[in-house]
Amino acid sequence: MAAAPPRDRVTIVEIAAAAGVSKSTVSLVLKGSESVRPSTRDRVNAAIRDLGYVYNRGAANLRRARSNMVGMIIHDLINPFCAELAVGIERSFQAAGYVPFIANTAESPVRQAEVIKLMREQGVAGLIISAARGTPDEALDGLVGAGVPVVMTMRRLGGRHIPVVGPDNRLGARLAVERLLELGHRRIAFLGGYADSGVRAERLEGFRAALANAGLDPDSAVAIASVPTREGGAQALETVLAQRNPPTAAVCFNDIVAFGVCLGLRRRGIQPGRGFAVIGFDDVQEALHADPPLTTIAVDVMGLGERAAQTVLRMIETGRNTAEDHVGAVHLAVRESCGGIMPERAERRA
Amino acid sequence: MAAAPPRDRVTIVEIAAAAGVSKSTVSLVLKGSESVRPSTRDRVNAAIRDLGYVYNRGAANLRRARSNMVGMIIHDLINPFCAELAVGIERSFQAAGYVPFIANTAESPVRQAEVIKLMREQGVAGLIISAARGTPDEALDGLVGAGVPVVMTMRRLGGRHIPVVGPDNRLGARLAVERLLELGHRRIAFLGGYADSGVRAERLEGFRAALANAGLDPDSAVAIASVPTREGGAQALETVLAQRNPPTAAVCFNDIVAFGVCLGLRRRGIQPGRGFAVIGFDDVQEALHADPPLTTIAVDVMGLGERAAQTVLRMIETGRNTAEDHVGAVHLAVRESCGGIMPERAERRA
DNA sequence: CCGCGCCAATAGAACGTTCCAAAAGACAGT
DNA sequence: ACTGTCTTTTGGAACGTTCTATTGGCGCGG
Repeated sequence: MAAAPPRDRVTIVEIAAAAGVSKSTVSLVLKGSESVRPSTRDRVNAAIRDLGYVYNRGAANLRRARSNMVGMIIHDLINPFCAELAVGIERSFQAAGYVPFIANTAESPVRQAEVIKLMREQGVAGLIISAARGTPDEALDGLVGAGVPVVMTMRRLGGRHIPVVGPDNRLGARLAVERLLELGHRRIAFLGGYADSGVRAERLEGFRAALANAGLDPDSAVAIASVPTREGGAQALETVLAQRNPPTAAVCFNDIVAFGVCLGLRRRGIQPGRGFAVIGFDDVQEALHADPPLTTIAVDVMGLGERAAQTVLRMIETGRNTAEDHVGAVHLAVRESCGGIMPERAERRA
Repeated sequence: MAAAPPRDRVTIVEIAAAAGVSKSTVSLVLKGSESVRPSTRDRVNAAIRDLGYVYNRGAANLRRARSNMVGMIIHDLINPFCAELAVGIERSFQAAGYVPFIANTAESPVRQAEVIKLMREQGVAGLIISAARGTPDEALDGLVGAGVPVVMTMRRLGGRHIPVVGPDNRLGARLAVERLLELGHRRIAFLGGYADSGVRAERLEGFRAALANAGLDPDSAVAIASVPTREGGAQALETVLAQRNPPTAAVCFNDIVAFGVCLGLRRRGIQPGRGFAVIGFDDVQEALHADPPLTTIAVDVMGLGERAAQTVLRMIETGRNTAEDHVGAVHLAVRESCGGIMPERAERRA
């Protein structure tokens, strides 16, 4: 059990020697070519097993001038939504025989630039990126200019024609509002999310459109930006409850914010879904097990991840470095945080 | 802004030609050698910029017979604890100039075996692995035998001498129990975690030791295994509350289970920290923002991740493929879920 | 017995770096 | 001018694959 000395890698030529064939033949066997006689194939495979050969992908990639690596750059891996997305993407790539490469930028454009550079040097065949906040429009020009297929998820980059895979933010927000209207709510707030976020802009747009459709004045509806965290959600709630004539319901930027809002409500002794209706966005796994279970817009994260991966794979295989955007379906997952028809305490302040 | 044709990579020799030097000199410049005259260096750098050269790490690794890639295999990236760990590890590797490679196995030993194979083929310089449940003891023999530095996190593999970095599970559980004893609890349960989990065994050991220390019979204390999820926690709680003379407090396998236990308590109308004390393990970010904020054993995940990375890096640099285990410090983070001194309703059933 | 086609196997040149050994320059001392 | 020392630059052989073109062997029809 002593540490084995780091003996150097056994290569294809040593296999060849052991099996009494040429390295070309070994290469053929390795890629499962039809044109090698079964008896030789077996001999080679035996040698491979006996000598403990391990394939050197680096060398292969060098020669073939294309690689089996694909990159995925995630802006915040600790965010469960992003983690689920990453896992969905990874699964598709693995299944397709590519080696995915996850990197986390923690919302830092600087780190992101480093990571992009590294991936390019590593020779990725394609890239999926969920861009960090504040990413400059030209961040991906090098990669795209070199013909590397790139797909963005969730967030769009201004001015460039890079395909985007994301949920239908406008529709989702509309569905949420319509539900609340149905329940009798008339004063509905939009809570959370960075003010400069594109995703938030889309969701807010759907939110306002739904209000306008119902004959309400969208401009009078309050929208409070915040960091998209639990604390941010709780704070946004405080702000909004301090107003005179406060709302009775909120559509939240995402589930995390919604959790914060619920937390804030309970701190004030209000039961989410009874005194105040809350709807989230994303349907992270946790939403189902929260207390109360969170009504939210389900977006099928894993599905989006898989779709993004498929898009990149098709771009790689066809050689085209462009593709259509994909707007994923969404639906309202009704749970308890939005309550039943017009809870009695909802108008407690009216 | 039309898509640029995928013109082939510009290489070191084209830079050399453009700058009027040999490719050796360009290579020297690339690695910042002292012995190249500043004027030539500038000329080369100018050419690099002008031609848009990008370094080919694959080729470099091939020649140098060592790579700058390191792997990290995580058993469940969607688990926030693991995600935080991954991020900590990644950060250290990046800072050290290595390219980390995250892979998620989703607790599948099969997937894990594929991933390990892939990483070997890719030529990782080192590996950190948080092994999937049910990993066979010999899963890493190939890698270790080939002299690749491997460090395990959290989980240990039987029989092999692979360094492990993890928190002090025994001490953590002991601290939790001692706190509960101090608060007056006498019937304390251990809830959650797979029955065959090594980590659970250690935590349970500390749990029992603390009870024994206090003169209580550790064997009479109830320990219920479960899947380590919210549902698992809620179920374990149900089981334990159904017993006659049920416990008044629980130490949970981890925070996620603890959240489930709190959820279960609330469903029964019991306020965690008042009617029943709950202590978690890990201190994931969410614990602080839960309702009520979760008392838990804080383990400094990011710190553990960084430590694991440092260990691998040292192994890589020294060429030794062995290192000492690291048992990370833990401390009790007191919040509301464990309540104050002996809540009045705790003995409601006695 | 020749030429043809087919199958199985092979030689050897790539791929883009690094690095060793050695060449070329520069300068000083004799 | 020659030697020696130091600095700067260079040629060319690796690294472990893939792939194109080619060889050798064999069976078969003429």
